[in-house]
Amino acid sequence: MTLDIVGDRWTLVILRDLHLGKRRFSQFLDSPERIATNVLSDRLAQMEREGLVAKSLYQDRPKRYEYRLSEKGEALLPVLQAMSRWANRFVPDSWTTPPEFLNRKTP
Amino acid sequence: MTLDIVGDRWTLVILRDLHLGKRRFSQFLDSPERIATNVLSDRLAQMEREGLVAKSLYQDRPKRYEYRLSEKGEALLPVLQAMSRWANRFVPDSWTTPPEFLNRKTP
DNA sequence: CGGTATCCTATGGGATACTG
DNA sequence: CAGTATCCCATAGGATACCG
Repeated sequence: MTLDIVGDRWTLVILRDLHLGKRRFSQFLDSPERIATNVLSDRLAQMEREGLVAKSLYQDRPKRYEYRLSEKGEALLPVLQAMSRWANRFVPDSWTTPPEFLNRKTP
Repeated sequence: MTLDIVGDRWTLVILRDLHLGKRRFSQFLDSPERIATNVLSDRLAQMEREGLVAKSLYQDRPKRYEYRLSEKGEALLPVLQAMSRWANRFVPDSWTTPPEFLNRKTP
């Protein structure tokens, strides 16, 4: 199961984006990795089932949700930070790693 | 590129195994995730091209190699440790994490 | 905007056979 | 044992259209 999460590129991208503060569907779509809408939809649902992500209604009609990390999802931050540090050292252009991300305190 | 490495389940499995000290082709095959031979072969070649893994001849005829992590590959250990810590906390059965792995010192 | 549905193809990867 | 090669199918996921 851990492998299904960390070993999936789109899940990683979504996790990173959520840590960066993105929450709405279209905001994920703006990320440089260009995830397809159906894939995004699919992964968000999966991640919700896995308890990594929770969504909350922020508008009634039509229904609109925003997504945030659960504690379980938050706890993956160290994995992403480790990735970022590695990427900064070995392939600086390969992974979006703003400083405020690296400097985030692990809960 | 970082995503192609960390976001690929088989690459992660191989990295973990190499950190655990496995080196020979068939030893990888014994891992619980049951990688297929063609996939293993493919990933090892990929990882070699990416500079994560180096192989050295340990027997001449027929040619036999063993694999080890380069410095660049070694440097991914923190990612795997972060995964392991997360897995131990949230899904204890999902990822092979012997204590000596977690306790390894990052170079 | 915030999604869901459908279509369609590339390819990942399992099974298996084969070679040195 | 240590791989390489082939076959073959499922499915991931890109493109696109569509709906509330």
